[in-house]
Amino acid sequence: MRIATWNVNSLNVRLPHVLAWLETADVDVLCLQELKLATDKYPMAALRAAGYESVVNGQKTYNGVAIASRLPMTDVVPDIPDFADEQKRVIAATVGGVRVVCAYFPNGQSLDSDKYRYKLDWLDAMTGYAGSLLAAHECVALAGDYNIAPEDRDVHDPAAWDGQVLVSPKERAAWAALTARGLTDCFRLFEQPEKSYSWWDYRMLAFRRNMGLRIDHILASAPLAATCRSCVIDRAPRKLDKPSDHAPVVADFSVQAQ
DNA sequence: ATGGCCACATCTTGTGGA
Repeated sequence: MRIATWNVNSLNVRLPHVLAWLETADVDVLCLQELKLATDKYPMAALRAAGYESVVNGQKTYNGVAIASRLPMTDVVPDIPDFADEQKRVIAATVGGVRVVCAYFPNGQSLDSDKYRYKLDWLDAMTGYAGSLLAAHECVALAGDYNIAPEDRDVHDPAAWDGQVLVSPKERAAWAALTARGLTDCFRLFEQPEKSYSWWDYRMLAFRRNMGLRIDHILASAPLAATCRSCVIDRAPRKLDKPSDHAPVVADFSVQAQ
């Protein structure tokens, strides 16, 4: 089973890229973040014509997530249960025996911002949710835009980013707490190219200069991670006209759909 | 040159992203 995650930064704008990418990417499940559209504006028919059914937790203007799958989805749960949040950032569904959670983690803006406090609270809630997911399901995939670069090697210029949001010690501690629950970063299961990133600023010719961060991740429970055959970042869509600032990440698991 | 872009709503300027 091939599972992908992609922050598309407006599905209205990026739908052509998504459809074109699905034609060649051969993914079974695509987790989408930053739809920036309400659930009733989701292009359900276009995805269906491409062979994918969707479950959507949308919101006008900001946030919004969806899972598009060419395998049947069941037990759809939006949001983080028992965490009051106006922002639509999470949706989960079971696909082929895998509990897939699509998440758009908060950005945090800056360390002195209320949004940073919200991010830390949200991370705490997500860690609790991950614990309950792992207790209930053998195979769990938590895929999305984490807005955390876990290590300095995930940052093009660690000195320049020191003390900034996305790399701060508290965010990395939250990442450690989350992974300590029993989730593995699929990307680091394999030897990877130096300077592998999933996001590049639109400014400063950042993509061309590979001034990026690796903040989009697919984490898997141990039984699922044990079946992971590859995990790659596909930079091709970032080279298109009017690209998302994020590239998709794809993990290939040898689990048989059940 | 400590900023440069992009998407959205609104209203052609402000907010948010990362």
